[in-house]
Amino acid sequence: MKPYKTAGRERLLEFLSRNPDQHFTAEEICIAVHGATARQSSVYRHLSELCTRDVVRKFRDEETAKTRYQYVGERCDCRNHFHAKCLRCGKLEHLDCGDSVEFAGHLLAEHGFSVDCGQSILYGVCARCRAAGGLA
Amino acid sequence: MKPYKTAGRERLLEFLSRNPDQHFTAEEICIAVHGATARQSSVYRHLSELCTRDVVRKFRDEETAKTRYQYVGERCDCRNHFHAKCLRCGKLEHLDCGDSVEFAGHLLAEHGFSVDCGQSILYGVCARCRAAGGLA
DNA sequence: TTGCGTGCAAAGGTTTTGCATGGCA
DNA sequence: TGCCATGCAAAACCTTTGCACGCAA
Repeated sequence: MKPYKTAGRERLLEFLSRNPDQHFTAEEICIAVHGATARQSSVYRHLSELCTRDVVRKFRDEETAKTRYQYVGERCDCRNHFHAKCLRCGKLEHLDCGDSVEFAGHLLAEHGFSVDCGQSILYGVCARCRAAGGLA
Repeated sequence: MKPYKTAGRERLLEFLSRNPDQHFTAEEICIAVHGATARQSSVYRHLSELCTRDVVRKFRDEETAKTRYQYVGERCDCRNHFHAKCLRCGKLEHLDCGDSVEFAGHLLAEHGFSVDCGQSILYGVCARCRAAGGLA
């Protein structure tokens, strides 16, 4: 089942890839791609397909009990580094640095815990939001 | 609104606190505390109240699209260390060690990212499951 | 022409809420 | 006596699915 190149699919992918630092609810994506709340089914279908390809990632927003989707793209092998997600602006940083690897090694050596970086997300406040918003 | 000491509430709390290494769905808790699937509303009400007190934590199980609840208790200040959750058995480890603090410091110094340890969960496979299950 | 994509509506499943009753303090 | 807890049912909510039609290849 190879995906066809259709207008709806293109618009969705273009919208998400143009905002890789942000995450959106299904509803927001519907509105952005079309102009309405309707036509959800196609959007959901695209999103789940893109998630299985690891082009898009799902995040759970416990505040609103909604799933949020974010573009990740083919750029990286996300299984080998941690991710830091900003609780204020939603920005996702790929911590592709040595210390990630080192910390993962520590977890394995000291705690016997084999961490799956790809699924492990560190939540906090990013540099820009700290500068802008005060505290934390 | 201080909670009364009622039989239902006591049973729920006792069940969860007796199994701090495990996580349960609302349905499982209903069955364990009562003998049926019914009486959900009280269970949900207790759980959300306990979550706001940080006695219990919620986890999202993407596989089943259900929320799972796990006892954390008053024992610790979970804001100051990371948590490692086993994807196989559900065990939650509190990584209350120096390296957690060190890694958090690195994130702040090198990436400007102020991590909220309490919300950051590292997923992987724990020592026991690695020994038992092979791979990973 | 084949078969995936789309849209609408309806279903599915979990969680929340309203309301009357019961129990703790 | 006052207020919270409980149970049931219904609602709310997000997400998935069925089906007929449309469109890409």
